[in-house]
Amino acid sequence: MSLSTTACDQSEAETPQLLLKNQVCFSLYSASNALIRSYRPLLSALDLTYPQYLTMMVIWEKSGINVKDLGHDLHLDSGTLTPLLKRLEAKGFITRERSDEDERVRLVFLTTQGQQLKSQAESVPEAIFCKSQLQMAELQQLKASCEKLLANLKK
Amino acid sequence: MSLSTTACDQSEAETPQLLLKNQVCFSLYSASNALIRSYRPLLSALDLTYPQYLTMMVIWEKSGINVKDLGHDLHLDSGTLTPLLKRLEAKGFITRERSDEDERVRLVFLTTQGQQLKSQAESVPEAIFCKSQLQMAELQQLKASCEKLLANLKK
DNA sequence: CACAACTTAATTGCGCACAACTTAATTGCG
DNA sequence: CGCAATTAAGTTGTGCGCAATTAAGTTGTG
Repeated sequence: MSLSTTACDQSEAETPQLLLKNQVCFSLYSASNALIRSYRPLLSALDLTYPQYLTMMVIWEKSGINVKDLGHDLHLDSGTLTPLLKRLEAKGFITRERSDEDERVRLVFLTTQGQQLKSQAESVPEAIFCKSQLQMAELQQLKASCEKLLANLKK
Repeated sequence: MSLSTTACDQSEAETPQLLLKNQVCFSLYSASNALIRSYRPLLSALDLTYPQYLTMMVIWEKSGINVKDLGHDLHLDSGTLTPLLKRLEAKGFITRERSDEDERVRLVFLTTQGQQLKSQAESVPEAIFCKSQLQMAELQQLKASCEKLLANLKK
């Protein structure tokens, strides 16, 4: 038997670990959703979703990358990437070509229009930084903690 | 004209803000996805998804809550919650009843089976804490930063 | 009381995430 | 060489998240 308050007490439960307000993951999930939501008006002006924007970042840096390596960088699989890349191709930002050396491999190249998109996207990071209303140091610490957590979960 | 390195340099770009590795939001998004992925094997044993698990937490605490208040607590809208609640009802964990005072309002009640689910879920938080391999203090700091960011973005 | 304004929930449609599976090409081992 | 094992990408199906819209009930004002 427990020494806690009555069984009718719903708010300060015998199992505080099962209260929403005590969940780290819920905070992470809510903050991630909210931040992606904040990107939406900025990105829809560029005709991009947030995952498409992340994907374009990799392609801006590494035009000619294949789907596997793209998935490694983004932590996403082909089930997510294949339809996403088809949409980016339909918008004219990339082309998807089969490798000559290995016919299984699909290479993703930046188009001229995709290159132009990059200059339009240059104002986005600063705009998001303002919306966050956090100090750069706090954001960097948040980023470092997320990266550490991600690395631990991958092991 | 820029004083930076050649135009062919793809890795250390003239626009470091547009590099994936410099994105706080990408870290947050990847960590959130990875953490939810870590919950999956634990929760599928309970026949729950992660958003369903969060929703059950609120209902364990506040049986009889309506959809609007549930949405407020979870930062989700009826477009997400209505089908999710129907699935929880189909599994027998909750019932969905119209309010007598206001026919627009839908109240969500815990069933006996839903109550039993709670005791099965009690081992989940500890299991996730172990998987994270982070100190409690670091997790709490991460949680606090996420909550601050969320609050700033809501303003 | 009538009726416009508002509120609550549900519906529709799109784009992820991801598990499970399939297809097609390549590699490696006997 | 032959063929099993492996690999890369694509396909299918489910469940979110969310914007936009709709349906139905309630409230407030003249």
